[in-house]
Amino acid sequence: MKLDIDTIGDWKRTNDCGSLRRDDIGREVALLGWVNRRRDLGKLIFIDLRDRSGLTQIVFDEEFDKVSHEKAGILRNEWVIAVKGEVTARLPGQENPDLPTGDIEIKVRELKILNETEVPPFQVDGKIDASENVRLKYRYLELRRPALFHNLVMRHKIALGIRNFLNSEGFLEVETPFLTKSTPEGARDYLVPSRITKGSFYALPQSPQLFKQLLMVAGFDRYFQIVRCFRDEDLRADRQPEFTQVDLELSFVDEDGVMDVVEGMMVGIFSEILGYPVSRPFPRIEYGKAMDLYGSDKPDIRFGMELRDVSDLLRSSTFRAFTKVIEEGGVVKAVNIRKGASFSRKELDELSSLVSDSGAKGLFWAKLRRDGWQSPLAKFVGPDSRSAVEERLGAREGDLIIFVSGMAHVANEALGQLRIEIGKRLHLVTDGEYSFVWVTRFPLLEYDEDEKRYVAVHHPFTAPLEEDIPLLAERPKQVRARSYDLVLNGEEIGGGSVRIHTIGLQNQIFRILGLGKEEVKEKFGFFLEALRYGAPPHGGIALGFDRLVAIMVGAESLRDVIAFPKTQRATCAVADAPSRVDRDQLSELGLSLLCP
RNA sequence: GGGGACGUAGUUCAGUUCUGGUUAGAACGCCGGCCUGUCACGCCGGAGGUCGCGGGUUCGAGUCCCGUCGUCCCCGCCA
Repeated sequence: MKLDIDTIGDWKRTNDCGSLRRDDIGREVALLGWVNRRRDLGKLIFIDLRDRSGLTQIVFDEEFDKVSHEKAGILRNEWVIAVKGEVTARLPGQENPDLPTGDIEIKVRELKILNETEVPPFQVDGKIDASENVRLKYRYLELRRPALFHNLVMRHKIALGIRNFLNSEGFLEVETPFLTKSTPEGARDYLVPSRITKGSFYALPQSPQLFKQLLMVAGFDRYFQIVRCFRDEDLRADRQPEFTQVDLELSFVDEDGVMDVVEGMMVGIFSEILGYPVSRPFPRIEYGKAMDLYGSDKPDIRFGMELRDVSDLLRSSTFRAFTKVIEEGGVVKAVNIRKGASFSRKELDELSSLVSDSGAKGLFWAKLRRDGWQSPLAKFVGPDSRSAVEERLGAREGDLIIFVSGMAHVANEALGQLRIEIGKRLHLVTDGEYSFVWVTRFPLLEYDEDEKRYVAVHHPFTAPLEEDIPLLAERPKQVRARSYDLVLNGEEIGGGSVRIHTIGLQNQIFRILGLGKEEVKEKFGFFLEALRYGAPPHGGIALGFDRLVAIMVGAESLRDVIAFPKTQRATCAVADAPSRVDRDQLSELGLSLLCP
């Protein structure tokens, strides 16, 4: 039988492929979709017909309708077809309990073939998975698969939940420019050349930060936007060059006002979409304490294993690697791993190299045996000190204590990474558990050794803690910010702050950041001017929407929650962007290329 | 910018080091045939390869060496 492509004519779909049930038996229906799989038994042909809602088995029976049966013989996977027929009960014992539609099947009276297909580069309904570059190039085929489709449905529902919640709280969604101004500070900008003003460039926004603050000056009071942002930096599994933020800003609020809204929003969508009860208020931990206890500014608090400073207990040991560090102003920090005494030498070596990767000198360990410490440290640390260490860490027989010495920030970070790695290895967290925490009062500034100047930890519009303002001039490093990050399961999913709303303080910060008067005027003049016209106190936050969705659906990579994501080299595998452009197109923009 | 893993049929992989050597295999998919209750249908037969690309060593390279491109993970970077 040769292939003729039919026209759809006046056929109308009566049902989707996922919804017919036993109750529908006897109905005449018209279904349209893709051939998911065919099972040709000769005089009987079964097809699983697929659309985004699911599968329905359709049957071509020579005795029932000879014409459609003959035509069905040439069908292949992924062809697009339309069938008319009757919903019938499957023969007793032939039901498929794995399908929601498994009690019924469609006896086909008439078949239309609407499209054929090339042999797909990978099997859409395949057990064998193709490599990611193939799947990314043919993304429209991968999107036919239920797993990825489900993620995007969830993404839609979460966005909708957020919009509904914020709307009910009196927020207005306002769009802000994509073609805007390059500003110093922060990530590398994506630039867009201007045709009309040759030699000048727009920048795509890293976030709508300044515009949303202008909306506060404009009296909008409560603004939000689910908005694309662009940062030209290297990618990671949790980082895309264009990504989506849930961006909020509120007037006449302090930290609590912002956190309140965000907590309400999270409780709402987690309950509505996952049926998961998140309790409020979320715990808050100051940055300094987070580093101290968890060695991270995004602590995963789903498990304990807190870090403890044991410097005072080991000061009098005879172990030079410890005493020397302590004398030089460093610390010895330790963490207890419950039942860790069974770790092999190889595992300990792996952990040790992990620690040295994060810049710390080395790792020392002590296994708590029935007869005392089994440890390279045993002979250097007296019995009193040993039991004091055990007590501080709550360690008991069968446990493993890990020590790292060094300057506080180095030791903290090293042990913090170790803590996460061990948490993974020992499966200390269960799937489907969600734990929020606010990390507050980050340092306002940090010193950049490369640039030889202070840079903003959050951004230059973040307000310092009022009580720390007097320190700005003399000890800027010690000034804490009115900032807060939202952390979910050890991942940063948002960050915000109360902003500076007076011009004097804003200028002072720019001065400390080493930005010259002219530069400030040129880059931020429009914003500073706005601050002169009655800017209200305000604050806000930006949440990483892709990351939030990824965590909620359990995706490993942001690529799994974005319809058409970028590859690690920031290319679009589908469209093959970026690409070269004509010389004419360049000259129209007043551009020429340095590299051929 | 740096470190690492991978690249062989349409797809996923084996073969690659120790040890270079006949016609590069398997599964799924694809093509043809048979089959009236399948649902990962079954059975019979068949086609399909620039071993990422370029160079080198060698009588001989999928295999060894150098370079390069691509995909992914990590560090730097990401206010």
